[in-house]
Amino acid sequence: MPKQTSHAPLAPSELEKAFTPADYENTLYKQWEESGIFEAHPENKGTAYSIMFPPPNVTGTLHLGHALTFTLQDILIRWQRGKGANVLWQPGTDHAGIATQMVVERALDKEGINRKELGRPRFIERVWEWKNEYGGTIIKQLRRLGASADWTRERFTMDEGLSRAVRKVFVQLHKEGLIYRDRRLVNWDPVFRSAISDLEVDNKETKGSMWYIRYPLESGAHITIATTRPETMLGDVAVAVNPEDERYQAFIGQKVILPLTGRSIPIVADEHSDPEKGTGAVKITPAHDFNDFEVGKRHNLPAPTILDEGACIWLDEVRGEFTQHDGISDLEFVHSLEGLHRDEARKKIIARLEAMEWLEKIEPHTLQVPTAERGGAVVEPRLTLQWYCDAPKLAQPAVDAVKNGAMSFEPRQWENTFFAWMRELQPWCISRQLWWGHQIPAWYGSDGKTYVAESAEEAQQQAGPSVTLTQDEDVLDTWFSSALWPFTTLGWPDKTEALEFYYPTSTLVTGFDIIFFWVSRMMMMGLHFMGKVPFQKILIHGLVRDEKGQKMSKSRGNGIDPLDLIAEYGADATRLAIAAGAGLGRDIKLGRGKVEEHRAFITKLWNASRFLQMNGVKPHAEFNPAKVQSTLARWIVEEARKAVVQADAALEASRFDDYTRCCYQFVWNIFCDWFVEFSKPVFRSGGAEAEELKAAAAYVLGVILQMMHPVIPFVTATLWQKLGYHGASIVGHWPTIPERKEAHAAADEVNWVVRLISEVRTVRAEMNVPPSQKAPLLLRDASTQTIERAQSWKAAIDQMARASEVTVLTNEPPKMAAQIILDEATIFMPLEGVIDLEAEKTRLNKEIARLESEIGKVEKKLSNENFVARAKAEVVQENRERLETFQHELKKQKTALSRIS
RNA sequence: GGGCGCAUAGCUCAGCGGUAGAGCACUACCUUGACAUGGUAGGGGUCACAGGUUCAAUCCCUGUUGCGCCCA
Repeated sequence: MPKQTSHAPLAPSELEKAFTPADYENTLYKQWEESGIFEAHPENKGTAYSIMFPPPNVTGTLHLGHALTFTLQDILIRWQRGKGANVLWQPGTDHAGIATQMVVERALDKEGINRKELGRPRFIERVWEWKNEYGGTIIKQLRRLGASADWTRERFTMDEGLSRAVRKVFVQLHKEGLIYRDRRLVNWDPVFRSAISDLEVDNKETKGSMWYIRYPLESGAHITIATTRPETMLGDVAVAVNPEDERYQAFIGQKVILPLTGRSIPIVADEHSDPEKGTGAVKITPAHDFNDFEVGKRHNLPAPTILDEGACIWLDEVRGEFTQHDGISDLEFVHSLEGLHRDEARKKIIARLEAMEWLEKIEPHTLQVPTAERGGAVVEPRLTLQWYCDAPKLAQPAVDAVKNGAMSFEPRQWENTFFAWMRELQPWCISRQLWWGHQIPAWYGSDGKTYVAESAEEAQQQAGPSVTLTQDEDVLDTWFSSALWPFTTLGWPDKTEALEFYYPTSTLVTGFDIIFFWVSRMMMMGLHFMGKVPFQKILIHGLVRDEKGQKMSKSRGNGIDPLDLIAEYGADATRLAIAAGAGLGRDIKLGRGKVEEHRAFITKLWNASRFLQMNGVKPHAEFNPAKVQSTLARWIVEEARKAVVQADAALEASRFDDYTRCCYQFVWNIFCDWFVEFSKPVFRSGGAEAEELKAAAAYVLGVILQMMHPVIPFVTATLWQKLGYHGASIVGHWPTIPERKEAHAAADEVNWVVRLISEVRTVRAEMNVPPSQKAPLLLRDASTQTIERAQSWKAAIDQMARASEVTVLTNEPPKMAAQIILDEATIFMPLEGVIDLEAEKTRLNKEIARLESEIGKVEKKLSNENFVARAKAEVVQENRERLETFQHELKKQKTALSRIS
């Protein structure tokens, strides 16, 4: 039942001179929302169609990327709702661990409060306060875009329900051995002082140096190593050379005395060392480099850490090995480094090595520096104890589901990228050293054991009353809860009607940049916990770029705020411009100009509607498109039917550009340019035909409004209400029009009139005949049908082709006339005093030349025996017909030319 | 280095084995009683390059070049 609404639909009323979106958008949206028309009702059954919001970051504000993805989703949702599907568009936001914590910490900074001093519980309270006050920004902004989501179902990844689901998932995966704790090398962000996943690291090409350092051997000789990170030498555990490298055969197994610390480390043979690179000898620091970590494992080497959480020198794990060697070590210097940031320490170490003459040379070198995607800090690999999820194991069913077609990517190419990535999956580090997020449901007991449970009580029960428990301080990666989004938002782990009905969801719409972060993880979790894929189709769209094709970014300052576009041009124009550019997987170049262009379309639609309304066009509930009599009405109904079929097919194929284009062309180039113009004389003459035509016009305009409502909801709804269409709301209608056999004859006739008018216009324009000067059209050699057509369309031809009369030529053709060849007929247009016979000759000669050239091409083709023998019969036939048509017209043109020569 | 994508009118992009299109921009004309955010007409393209397949290639295949993205 619709709810009571304080925003009644607009009464049928006269359209203003122009459409001002701002006058209607908010009211309409409130009307929709309050009427409950966006709400999902799983209990009503039927055909389910559901889309999950890719949950925007709760700290976010609307940008054009959002505008793109949510416009496309809204189009699909409104279209399916119109087609009668039982629709759910599930909205919500995610809690964005690091981003949100940063925002709140920054706010605290301004108050002079430090997070640590405030304490965890109070800090989390502050985050919630912030979230409640500012966190809904993007959700409000999406309403301005027109997004027709079911807001009553809005969810947040930190909701009680979703949090419960997260704990349950964690406990179950832990039980199944798919979540475990491990001490591994992890990507560490020294600014946030947290682990991050390998996906959150960008390797940035950076100009740096290669330092060549001499490492003395116990035997007295030395070996020169090359390194890009000299400061890590404090934690070196070996020097590696390639086993095949002849230069170093004698060195293998010997010991090196490390400059500065005097620690003694072996030289080992390992494939990792590339003889072509540097000196072919590399230092091995397992705790601070992923490759070195592997080398260390192969040779059973220790892995001492020499940098703390903030990437400052920390000596506790190596101090015990410091040894005094004159001229090699300098322990006092090494101790002075403690607590220095790694960059500072590097400078000092280089200076000291140089002074002690262990530095051989420095070469400029370009290297890949791992950088944190968020914040931009240089990532420091660190050996820490973290929680991991066995992603490689969970990935297999997801890969299979894509391979067997249970899920498919659109465009298809993304499947290759997806497979490649899934093959190289690493264990997923899911713990983060933050406060904002789902705290890991693991408790450490005073008995030294770990208890994983859904609540503290349960953990205590497991441990027994004598054990004191402390919960793991870390929180889970935000993507962990996002991975559960398709089913937790529907109420899982409870068995809800919505979950039962809407899962698996129909389509996921998102950008390629989060296929791995989010899409693949939803697949893994969905398949594991629901036993079914989370969505059937994955629609990958491109990026929004500026009009020059540059990525929009804050630093470039080339971004456009979609809210500005909406304010200036309206939500409809913004959406239309976006949809028009959304080819399959293609990036969209968007600027104000594009939006302005599409606003012109909306104005056109408005004005055509206004004209029809002024002429007494209004909806007739009893109008039956299958029974229209007049040629014009039959024709436009058929054209509308074709447009709807095309629009529907385009949306079915996720071709938003085609959908927009076919609507645009039908409305402007057929409905406005021809139908409305043809209607004018009929309306003026009145009578039964005019009445039928008005009803047909109202019907087709209604079809247009419904067909375009998914992309331009506001103007279509405004027109729908103001023009008095039956039913309170346009939401939830998609047109279907019956096909009729008579339509062909109507189309032939109208097309003939269109061609005639176009030809006359062209000739008049070429002759520079002013529109004010009318000219008669005299038909010669015309068939009865042509004469009949000319007579019945006389009024339209008079007006649109500026004809003073349309008659059959019975006597001699006038000399001073332009001649138009249209099928069998020649139409004389006497232009006494205006016609330039030379210009007319030129025009006819041009036509003759064009026809001769076409004839030449077709004849060449048809005289090719291979073509006639091998080409498809209908192609050959088609060409024969074309030849005949060309030849016929050529003859006519030549006759025309001879008349004035 | 590996993978993917793109290259069509001045610009933004459709098309895709047989006859090359749209919108914008441009030129000329038009204030005709819905609309100048408009109307009418027009100019403009060896469909990146080189081979190949085919009766026929902008379209399919191979290679080259240029641009973009992802991974190492």
